[in-house]
Amino acid sequence: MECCTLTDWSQFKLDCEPPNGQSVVVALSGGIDSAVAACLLKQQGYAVIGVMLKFWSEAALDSDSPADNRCCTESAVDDARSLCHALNVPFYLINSEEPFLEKVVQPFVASYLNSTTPSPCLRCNALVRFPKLLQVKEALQADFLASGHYVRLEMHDYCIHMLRAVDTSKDQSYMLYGLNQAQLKSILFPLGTWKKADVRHWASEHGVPISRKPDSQELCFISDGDYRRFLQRQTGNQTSSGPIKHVDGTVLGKHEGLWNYTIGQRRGLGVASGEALFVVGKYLDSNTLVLGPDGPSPVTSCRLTDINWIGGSPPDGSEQLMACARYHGRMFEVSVAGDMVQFGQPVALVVPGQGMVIYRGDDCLGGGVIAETYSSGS
RNA sequence: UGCCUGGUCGUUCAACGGCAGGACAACGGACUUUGACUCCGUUAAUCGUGGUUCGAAUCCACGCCGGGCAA
Repeated sequence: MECCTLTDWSQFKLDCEPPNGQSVVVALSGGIDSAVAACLLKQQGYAVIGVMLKFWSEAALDSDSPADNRCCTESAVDDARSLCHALNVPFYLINSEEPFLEKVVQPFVASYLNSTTPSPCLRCNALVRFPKLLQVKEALQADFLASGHYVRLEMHDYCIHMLRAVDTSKDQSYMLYGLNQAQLKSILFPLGTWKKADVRHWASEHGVPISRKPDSQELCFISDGDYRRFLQRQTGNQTSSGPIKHVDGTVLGKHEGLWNYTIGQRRGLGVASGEALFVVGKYLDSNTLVLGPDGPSPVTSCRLTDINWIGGSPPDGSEQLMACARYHGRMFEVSVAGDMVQFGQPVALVVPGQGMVIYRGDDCLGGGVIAETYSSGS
């Protein structure tokens, strides 16, 4: 896909002075959202500084076909740099490979080997991306940090609330539940009140170059986008095959390592039995994968770790709240007491290692990582 | 190897002597800043050889293979 010419960008030269001389570091990804965020802020009069983080990613497996599934590809960097050039603002590319490797990639591998299913993007946002960006913002002595994430911030009762985006289909509060007051007080999310379609429209109206970076992304640090093969490479191609069993006890086949599967998974199992089968259990001690026709038993409560409450304090245990256990997943009723979350109804596909985010209406209160799940009774 | 029974996509189950169809798997796509779930699409089969018939997966004979019963 070709970029359009950058000459159209002269219209972004601003007549007005930045209000109060405020400056903002804008996190750029090379995509359309962060580009529009930067343009809007510049238009509003901020002194914009473009920053892009370079995360660790696996070396391309095949030099003939460079991986295009990564978030910091050279073309994405080029797009971000071109944008800054056209806006006539500085651009910094910040190396963050080390912390990303340590805090996202290595735990990702460890999690799978430990039979849980990690959420690398949640860890990245909470432990690498935003801390690093804020560090850069401090170093550059900027007033604010901004990103193109689709969430809204509102202040009441001396507390910053993170609200779901107006465009709920693009809402990204789930991914940002790990942020706190100290961080949020200097962060701007200009797109929280925008609809994605309007962002696209605005971008084309104003001649923002069409991004070469696809809107959607899989695991950004894996060359071929296949996490199973990535784990094979990381673990030295060791296989630890074991039996695949039906819940009724029948042996259905053989697996090549439990990390190839996640609870609730249906496709890619390689066994045919005339009916659809789902992963209902992974047993490390016997190295056994168990499948069943009805999927894993629904969960009625769970325990969280790595909890963050955006407002600083946990919600009242008696309050009826909503929760989400998957990015853009269905919301369900819960109540929260300490690190325990009790569901109003049994919920399928709540999996250890994944994030659970708690909401009061549109207000994202925070959340945690699912450590253990319980079915009714226990 | 004297009796009975069965052999259809990779697997499994259908099809009155009249266009071989479904389910599951596999593959592709949509969706998606995590793994999944979900949705859409594609590929793919009558054990072999003869015979009866306008027409055979279907009926007949023989063979091959798999089950079962049987001193």
